[in-house]
Amino acid sequence: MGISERRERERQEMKTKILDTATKLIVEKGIEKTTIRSIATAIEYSPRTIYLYFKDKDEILYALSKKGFQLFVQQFEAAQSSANPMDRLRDIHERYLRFAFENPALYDLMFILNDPMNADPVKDGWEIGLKGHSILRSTVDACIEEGHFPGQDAATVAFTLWSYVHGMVALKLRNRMRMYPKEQIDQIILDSSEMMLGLLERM
Amino acid sequence: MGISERRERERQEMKTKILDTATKLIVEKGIEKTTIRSIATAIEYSPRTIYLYFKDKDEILYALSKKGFQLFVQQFEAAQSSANPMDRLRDIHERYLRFAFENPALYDLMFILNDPMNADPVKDGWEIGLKGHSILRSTVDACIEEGHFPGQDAATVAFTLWSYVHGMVALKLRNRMRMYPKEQIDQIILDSSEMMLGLLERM
DNA sequence: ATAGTAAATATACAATGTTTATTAGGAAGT
DNA sequence: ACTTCCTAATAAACATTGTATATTTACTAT
Repeated sequence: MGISERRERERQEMKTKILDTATKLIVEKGIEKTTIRSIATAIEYSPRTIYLYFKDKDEILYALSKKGFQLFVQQFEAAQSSANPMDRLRDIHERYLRFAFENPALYDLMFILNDPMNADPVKDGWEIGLKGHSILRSTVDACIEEGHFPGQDAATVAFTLWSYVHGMVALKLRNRMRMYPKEQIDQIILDSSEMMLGLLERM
Repeated sequence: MGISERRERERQEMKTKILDTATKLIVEKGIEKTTIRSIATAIEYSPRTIYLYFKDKDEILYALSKKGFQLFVQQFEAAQSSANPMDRLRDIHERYLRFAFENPALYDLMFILNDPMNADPVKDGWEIGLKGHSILRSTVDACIEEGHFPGQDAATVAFTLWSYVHGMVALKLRNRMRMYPKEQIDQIILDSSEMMLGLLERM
């Protein structure tokens, strides 16, 4: 039965096309200005057609967020080269910041926006989201095995570092660092990162 | 001329009424579901009337955020009792968390949402927002004078601590801590805070 | 009492997410 | 080959929202 296969293929192609177009629009004009209609116009279909492939807008955003997590995790997996776990932690930290600032719209979807998880609530619930965390977690584990963070729980250390770096990213992305001169912001983030990582290294 | 005075008074009363009602609705049903129309209905006026008192919805949100900062700063000013600056820093940290979790909608407006600062962009630009930061900053200064944070810049320390606590708040408020069991989340935040503050104390 | 001004409203518009009802074209059954 | 059925797609419409235009109402000053 080649027909239903072709249909399924076409269906997947359409979904991909919608998601790719949505990604492009979001990067270009932001999430709020990326409407169902604008996606429809871009792919030259009627707005209603979008709904034949995605339940609602949230489902599209959720799919994009998932793609974001794939890219995100890829970055981290590339950070596993060094033999020294503390260096790997540093690498993860830097890659996290780079990912966030190079893909602000994706980061927004993944970590800042009110989560569009209503769609697809628990099912396939968050493995990919978990994976990023588990990479961080196991790197912290490795550090502890080498004698770092004495007396600390790995989960606590991992969460502390994550909160910290997310905080910097979120404050910058949401323009809440107005008290610092614009041209100094990146340097402040670097200085702070240096302080934090140094602190952890010397623990 | 009592008449124009009375008018001005009535005008202020109306603005207050609108803001109070908006606050109530936001706390009850969230920011998104608090519409101009719902505010109008609640105060028993037509929607258009709101616009006679506020330029647009952003101006209302901005006003609410400003009120939030007043409350916020009040909390911090109450944290200046202890003679030991490191204890004051601890106190600020705790009060920050308490403020955020007791006033999630306000915190959202103040620190997470895309800022509604389009209204009233720089004029009266952010003194009140700055004030919270300056309290933190001067507490860090006092710590440094007592020999804490050797070799560190006060601005860097203040920003690091702020990013960290904001990160925790933002991750929890936006439901991004799904990898932790719900009932453990508060404890994780406490443990992490203990680790972070202990780390800073022992620097 | 009349004219003018300020407050409030009814109505309407545009953008957006989404739904209902309809059409067109290919697939399947006889 | 003809008919039936289904699926993809659409047009049109609806509801909600922020906001603007035009009008009415009520108070103030002359």
